[in-house]
Formats: sequence, C-alpha cells, structure tokens
Amino acid sequence: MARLKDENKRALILESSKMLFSQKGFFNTSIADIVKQTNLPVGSIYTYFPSKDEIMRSIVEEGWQDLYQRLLLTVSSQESDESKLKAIIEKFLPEILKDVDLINILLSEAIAFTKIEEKIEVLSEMIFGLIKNIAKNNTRFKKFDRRFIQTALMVFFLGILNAVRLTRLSSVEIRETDIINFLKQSIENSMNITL
Amino acid sequence: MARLKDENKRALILESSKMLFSQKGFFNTSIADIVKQTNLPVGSIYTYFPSKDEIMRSIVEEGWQDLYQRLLLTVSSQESDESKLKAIIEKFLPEILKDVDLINILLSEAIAFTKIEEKIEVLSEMIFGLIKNIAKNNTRFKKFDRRFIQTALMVFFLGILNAVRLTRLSSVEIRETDIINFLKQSIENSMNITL
Amino acid sequence: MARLKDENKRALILESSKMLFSQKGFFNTSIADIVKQTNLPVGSIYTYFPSKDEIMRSIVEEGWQDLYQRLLLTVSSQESDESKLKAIIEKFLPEILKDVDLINILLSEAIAFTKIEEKIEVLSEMIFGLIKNIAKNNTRFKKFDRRFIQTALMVFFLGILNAVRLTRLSSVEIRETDIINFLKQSIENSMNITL
Amino acid sequence: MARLKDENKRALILESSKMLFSQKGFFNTSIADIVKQTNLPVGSIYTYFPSKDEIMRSIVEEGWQDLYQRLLLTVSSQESDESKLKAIIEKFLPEILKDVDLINILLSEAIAFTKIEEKIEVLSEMIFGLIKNIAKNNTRFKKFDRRFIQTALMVFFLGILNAVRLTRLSSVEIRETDIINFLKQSIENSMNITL
DNA sequence: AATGAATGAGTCTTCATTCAT
DNA sequence: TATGAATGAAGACTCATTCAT
Repeated sequence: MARLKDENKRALILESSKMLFSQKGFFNTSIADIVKQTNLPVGSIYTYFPSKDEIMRSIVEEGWQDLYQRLLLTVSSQESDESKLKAIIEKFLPEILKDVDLINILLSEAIAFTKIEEKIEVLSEMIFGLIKNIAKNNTRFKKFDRRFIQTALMVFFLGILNAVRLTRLSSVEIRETDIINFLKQSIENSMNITL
Repeated sequence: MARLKDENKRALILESSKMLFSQKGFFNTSIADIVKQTNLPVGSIYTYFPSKDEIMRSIVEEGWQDLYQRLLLTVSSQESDESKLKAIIEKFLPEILKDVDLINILLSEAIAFTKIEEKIEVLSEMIFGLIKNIAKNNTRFKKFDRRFIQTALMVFFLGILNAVRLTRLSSVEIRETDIINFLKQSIENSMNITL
Repeated sequence: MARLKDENKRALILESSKMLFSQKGFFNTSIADIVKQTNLPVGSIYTYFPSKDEIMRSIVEEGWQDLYQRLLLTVSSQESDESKLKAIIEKFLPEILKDVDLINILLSEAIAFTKIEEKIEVLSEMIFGLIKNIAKNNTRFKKFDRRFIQTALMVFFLGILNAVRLTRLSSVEIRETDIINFLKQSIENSMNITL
Repeated sequence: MARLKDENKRALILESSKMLFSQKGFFNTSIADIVKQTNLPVGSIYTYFPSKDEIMRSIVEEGWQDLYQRLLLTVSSQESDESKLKAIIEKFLPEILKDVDLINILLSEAIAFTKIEEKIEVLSEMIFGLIKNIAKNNTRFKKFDRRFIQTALMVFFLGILNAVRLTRLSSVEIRETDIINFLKQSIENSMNITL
C-alpha cells in the first residue's frame, strides 16, 4: 500500500472502525480487527488515537459535527421558517438516514461514550425555535408548551433512528419514505399546517 | 434424594444480571461481577445457565413473556376496542416503562440476542387489529393503510422506549407522563377520536 | 431403566467407560460422559468407584486378569510344549486382538496407571519357559539367551498390539491374519521349528 | 522497527513443551507449566503458537521432518542397497532411539494429532524399495510379498519404538543394543542375507 | 516516527468430587 | 443407599496497550 498522508491514515482508521463497530459492535471489534481492516500496523493506530475508546468517541463526535454542519447548511439555505422546517424533514432527515452505520453506533454502545442527549437538546432547541416562530405568525396553529414539543421531538427522533437501525439489524420491513411520510403527516396533523 | 434445583437461585442470578447488564452493559459485566453480586459460587451460575449468553437470552425472553402476559390481561379486562386501546396506553404502557432495566437491555446489546422486531411485530399485529375494528365502527375515523400504521407503531414504540432509556442513562429531563400524554394526543389527533 | 443388581451396575460403568476411554481417550472423557452413557446418577458412579482414575485402573487390571486367565486355559488345554506355543499364537493371540478397546487403553494413557511392563514380564516368563523346554528336546533348535528372547517377545508383543491399535485409530491397512502369520513365520524361522 | 520474532523463544517453547509432554503427558501439562518451564509470559506462548494443540503438532511434525532428513542423509551416504539397509539399522535407528521424548509423544496422545501411519507408510515404502532391489540381485534371498513386508515393518517399527518407550516409562530392563541386534538377526534370518 | 513483539490481568468455562437431602 | 446440586481451583486463551528496536 502506498504511504498515506497522516490525515488519510487517521481517516482510514475512523472509517474502518466505524464500519466494524457498526457491524460487529464495539466490544466484538478488536484492535486487531481494525489493524486487519486498515492494513496498518498496530502502533500506527496508537499514533493517531490514544485508545480504542477514543476512536469510538471520535467517530461519534465527528460524525455528529458533520451532521450538524449539514443541518445548519440546510436551514440557512431556506428563507421562511416553514420552508426551513420542511427542508429539515425532507432534505436533512433523509440524508441522516443514509448513514446507518453512524445511527447504529449512536444508538448502541456509544451511549456510554457520548452524551447523545446533549445532541438531541441542541436539535430540540433549534426546531423549537422554528416552531415558535411559525406559531407566532399562524393563528390556526395549535399552541404547545416547550416540554410537549421536546418530548415529541425526542420520541420522533429516537423512534425514527431506531426504526431505521432495526431495518439493518434485522429483516424488518420498513421503508425510509414511509417513515418520512409518517413524520410529515404527524407534524401537519398536530400543528395544523401544510408543509 | 439430592438437593433440588433452587428456583430462588435461578431468579437471583437473573435479577442480579439484569441489573448489572442494564447498568454496566453486557460486555462490561463479567461472570465474576455476577458472582460478587449474587454471592453465589461460580459453579452455581453454570448449574442454572449454560453460558453468559444464555443468561442474557433468558432475561430478554422471560422479561418479554411477562410483559406480553400483562398486555393480554390488560386487553382482556376491557370490553370495547376503544377501551382496550385506552387501557394499553394508560395502563399497560406505564407498567412497561417502570422496567427501565429491561428496556435498557432490550435496546442495547440484546438486539444481537433476541429478535426484537419479532416482538414488535406481535404487538403491531394486535394493535392494528384493534384500530381496524375501531375504524369500522366509526365513520369519523380516518383510514390508514396497514403499512402506515405499522410504521407509526414502530416509531412510537421505539421512540418511547428509547426516550425512557435515555432518562436513565443520562440526565435528560423527560417525564413518563409527558410521554404518555404525547402519545395519547398523537393518536387522538391522527385518528380523530377521543380516548 | 429397571433397577440393576449392584454387580451389574459396576459392570455397566466399567463397560461404558472402557468404550469411552478407548474412543475419546481418558482425558477427553468426563464423568458426565460416563453418566450419560450409563444412564446412572453421578453419585452411583462414586458408590462403585472412588475416582475416575480408579475406573481406569479397574478396566486395565480386570481386563488383564481376564486375558491372563484365558491364557492359562489355553496353555493348560494342550499337552506338549510345542502345541502350547502353537495354541498361544493361534488361539490366544487372535482372542486378545479382538479386544481393541482394551489394547487401545493399555497402550495409551493407561501406561501411567498400570505397570504394563509387569504384565509383559509375566507373559515373557511363561513363554520363555516353554521355549526353554522346546529347545531342550530339540537339537536343531537354535540357542538364544534369555535376554534375547525377552527382547524379542517385548518387541513382538508391543509391535503387534500397536499395529492392531493403529488399524482402529487410522485407516491403516493391516490384517489380523497377516500379523499372526508374520509372527508364526518369524518364530519358525528363528527357532528352526515348524508349528 | 519493532522487535523481530525470536526464533530462540520459539525453540525454547518447543523444547520445553516436548519435555513436559513426554514426561507428564499432553493433558497433564498445562500452559501454566510451559510458562513456568520457559520463564516466558503467557502471552508470549501465544505469540509463537496459536494454541496448545498447535505446539504439540509442531513438535511432532518438526521432529518427524528432522528424523526423515537424517534418514535421507544416512541412505544417500551409502552406495549399495545392502549397505543402505545396514546403515538404516545400525546408524539411523540408534539415532532415532536417542530421542525418547519424541518417541514417547509420537506413540501416546500424538496419535490423535498426527497421522503416524502416514509416516510409517513413507518409511515402509522406502525400505520395501531397498529390499526388492536386494532380492533381485540375490538368488538365495527369500521372496516375500509386499503385504508381508509391510506387516513386518510395521510390527518391528512400532515394537521397537514402544519397547524403548517402556524403558523410559517404567523400570523395564531392555537395552538399545539388544533391540538392534534382535532386529538385525531377524532380518538376516528371514531374508537369508548377512548385513 | 514507525513497527509489531511483548505483556499479564482478566475472560469464560469446565469438571472431579462432595454432601445435603 | 440414592441422588444430583454445589463447589471453586484450574484450564486455555484474549487483547488493549506498551515499548524496544
């Protein structure tokens, strides 16, 4: 294998580990597995990451940062609050759902490694802001309190991610488009708006 | 005659392991941990279970059976389909949510041990039956196709369980009653009924 | 299973263990295996034998005693020394070779349990006596010293038993009749007699 | 660069294990015993061999290879077929008999690990070739068929190795020179030649 | 910096034997 | 006496991490 620039090696480790952690689980993946997958010497793994835990942490953290950046892009590319919400559901969400490996990791052992609730809190804050604005300008919009909306976001978010995860782990028959449609209808329904 | 297998010991192992698996995770719990927790000799663990895996499997399977029996009881205690549905949400669901350890286990590494999707499929089937009947007798009821309902059930079920799980694993502020209210409203909303 | 008389249980244990020890080896056979094979409770095994080692020792010792008794019978049924020798080779030896399990055990781990050399010594003594007598009455008979004959007996005896053992353990193509013929010819040849 | 695998360590493990396996038997020798004997950490044993079985297999296989190479050397150092046969008996055989540990292992539990009959087959083939040639050029030579010779070789080979083995395991009084003399005389006798 | 052999605490599991019933 | 659950030392092996080269 040709020598890789350092940054490429780091990325290779991250990418390979992500795949392995997702497929075999964190505890069932050994450093030796990563060595095999990357074709890198053990020592090199430890040149880039101080521990196996830290690889996991990096996958989650960087995966999340990437997601979040894309969320910001999606949102900033829209004018009105309603189109922002629509874009989140129709553009951003399908994008997230593509990365089943990351979802898998976020929802399984990663929970011990990264405070997923902090991430959800950030999302929640942003979407709650949007909804508040939409409601302000729309008299037909039902009023919900913050806690209700946070609960709803949490349940939907975790529900959707886990449903997608199950389709990978088992033979469950659920389509991504069904999920998104369901979410859309639920929101339209409960908020009395049309997206 | 020789001593008889002691059902109490078996239960003790199951109970202790459930707590440990839930709190530390399956892979971070060693047989030695279970020995310490139960105050039983190693050999006795293996008198009652052939392997660590099998302890996990028993926790999941027996936990699920227990849950399912209670669901059947809840349902059979009600006359009309609507009151059955109401009872599921208001009586059965809160009962499930009490057993955070089991939820924790079901949603984490247990996924590799037991086909959770099969369990969800069973639930789904039962609830879909109820909804179909309710719809039949209620003209104001919206019509949904089976796939839509299955998707909804899956998302809600997984979403709710995971939300509750997060409250244990992190410092997330979500109350059980909020979750149940949210579910109730969502159903009433989308089905155009009042429970 | 109907209750067995004590002696029958003891024999059952011996017989089952012999088969298992021969087929799987002493160390690869557990008391549990013997329990399964005999359909007897563990405790009963220890009623008849104080230890696993002792089962082995009994198999060897009683197997050998049986063999030796049959040897005595064979010998005493013949008049002349030459016909005694002939009977040993043509009647007794084929009989021994039938019990491959015992041979297997005698030659493998049993060596640590029972002094096989003592057994060979006894055989050696008897056969040497015969040969000495034959030689006394037969001038054409070559003279060998005791050590030579003991060496010969040892090599033949061990060689034959091991050859037979190999036919069981592997796919080796050796027939019992070939072996006996070979022995007969060797003896006739070296002793200058005709059996 | 990192340390290289140390051939000396591998040899040390092999040598120590061979001694232990021969003296205590394979099943009565634990990895811990090998660790104690070699003064190496457990992990290092597994750096050089993937399993205890594999240590055994290597001892047998490499021991046999070594033996076989020395046999080829012995044979190729002689001109005539008769001197080849003589060299095998007088030079090679005594050399083999020195390595009682290997003999011990070959004849005990090793039988499950390595097809000893294949090894004997190879030897048999070579010696049968020699004898055939000797017979061709020697009218006084008795004619035997292949099966007879193979039987003879098998019995002698196994008989001799086992006899030597017994001298180690017990207090049996057999001298190597007696064995070799006996073999030589038997061959001369049965083939009507003088070596 | 790069490499991969070295390390040993820790893993799950087994099993001959005992002994309460 | 009959039974089989109870026992725990001992077994083979793993693996994240270190560090000599």
